[in-house]
Amino acid sequence: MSKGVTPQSKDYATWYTDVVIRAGLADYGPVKGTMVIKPYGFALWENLKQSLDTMLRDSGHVNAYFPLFIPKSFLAREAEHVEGFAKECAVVTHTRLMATDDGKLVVDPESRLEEEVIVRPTSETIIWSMYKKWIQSYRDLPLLINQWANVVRWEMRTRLFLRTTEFLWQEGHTAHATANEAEQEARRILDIYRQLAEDYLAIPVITGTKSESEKFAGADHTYAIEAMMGDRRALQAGTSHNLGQNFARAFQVTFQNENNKEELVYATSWGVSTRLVGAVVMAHGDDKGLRLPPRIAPIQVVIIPIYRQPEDKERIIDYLKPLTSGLKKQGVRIHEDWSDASPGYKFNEWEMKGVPLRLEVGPRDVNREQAVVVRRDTGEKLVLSMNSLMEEIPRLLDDIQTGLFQQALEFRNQHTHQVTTFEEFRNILEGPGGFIRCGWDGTLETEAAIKDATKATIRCIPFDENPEGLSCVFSGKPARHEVIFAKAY
RNA sequence: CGGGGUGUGGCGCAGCCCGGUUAGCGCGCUACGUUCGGGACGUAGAGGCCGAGAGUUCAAAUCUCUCCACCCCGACCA
Repeated sequence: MSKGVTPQSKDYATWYTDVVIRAGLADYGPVKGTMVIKPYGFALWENLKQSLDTMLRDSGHVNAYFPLFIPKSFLAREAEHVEGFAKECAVVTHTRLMATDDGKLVVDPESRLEEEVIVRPTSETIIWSMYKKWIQSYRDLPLLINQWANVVRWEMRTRLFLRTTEFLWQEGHTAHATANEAEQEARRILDIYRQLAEDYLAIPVITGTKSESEKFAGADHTYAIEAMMGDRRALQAGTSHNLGQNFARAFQVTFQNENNKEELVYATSWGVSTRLVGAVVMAHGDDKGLRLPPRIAPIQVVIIPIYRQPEDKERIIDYLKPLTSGLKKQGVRIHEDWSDASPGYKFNEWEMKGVPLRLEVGPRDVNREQAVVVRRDTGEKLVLSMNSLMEEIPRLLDDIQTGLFQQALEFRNQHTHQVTTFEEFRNILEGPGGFIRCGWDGTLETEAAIKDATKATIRCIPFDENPEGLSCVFSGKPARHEVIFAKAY
């Protein structure tokens, strides 16, 4: 195994895979398109998950769990929905295997299911089949349920965390008495996602509406947060859908309103997935590996002891005791690496894993009552007195958190271009790449033509759009919207 | 699902063209010793039905056929 990873500048896709593997986030599973999330990667996911879960609880949502298996017929109830997911559904047709005479395992043809079941690609259908039972009156609304689950979408091409056959996510499914309330909910959730991305993952995002062709199958409107990765491509990092009455109609979910009139329920659904782990890798990583935002880093501070003699080791152990216990009390996630690899090896290894702060403590530091502190985000090396560390470390962690966000924001701003001609549009995509902000006439034809010509898609119609006076970058007609175009993951 | 590529100790590869003793190298791994402030070194070890199946041959990692798997690049998707 080579020492470093493929540089970003040489091959970004390979860099990404190298980092994910080398940092110990994940490994390939035996079935095509599957992956194992390793402890370090899972810890990252769990931190992220907990941050979001708290925000969702604080906004009145409760967690529940719905089955993995869904009757095949459910998917067909909503026309757009079935079209969107049918071609990537795993289907269970049999319930057992049997051994043949020559000792092989085959599907037992006797066990064929009379009604085949699908493995959920998303849970709208099964959840709305249940909501039908649970909702009768406006007093039952709103119903605000979230679930943490795995889903399966049989993808042709997969990439660790970004697109895998099975992935973990959170899917919220809410039911409301009015259209307006559902709309508010979809927007409120999007804002929670924005906070998650910006405040925890340190990834600046653009919030906006998806175009008709990019929206969720079965939704009236889809809102999304879009982030820029290190190769200037866009990644959809979270979506929130206003489903209108589509699923209520499909599953006949009605309620009696305050005027005793029967009415269809209004719905939303929304989700973020383990894809966010990939987003963190690509938004912040460099040629040395990951750079993790402190708020979600499994380990925030790693201590590398440096010693020659056994008595030095003993001194360092004693020296570190008050520091680590003090920091742990403050909630700092700290790890001492006493493994017998060389210090240089450890430096590189923990940089690969993206730990925000490294403390080097050797005999010299013990003598001078100090420690060498190195920031992962800037590489800056500081010598700090031991008694200042208790305050300095949390301060540095905060600084790194905002620093990573600022860097990502500057990077995005630097690679976001306002253009008026298709010539410029092309040049940017064929050259440096990035986000393109421009006018769009609002037609499917224009969107498709641009995609054919450049592979760029409309990432979203940003909430802060201002189409006034703009003309469409492609057709030259008056712009209906100002949109963000980019090549996307 | 189309195009390309690769399957050889845990990982990365060489060997294959032109069949022939015991299948080799680097990294990693184990033990011991010396090391330790930016990927340490020495010594001694362990680890392989060469992706699967069939065929050709006195003889197959090597030649032929079939299958399988995975990776990359395109069309579709969180």
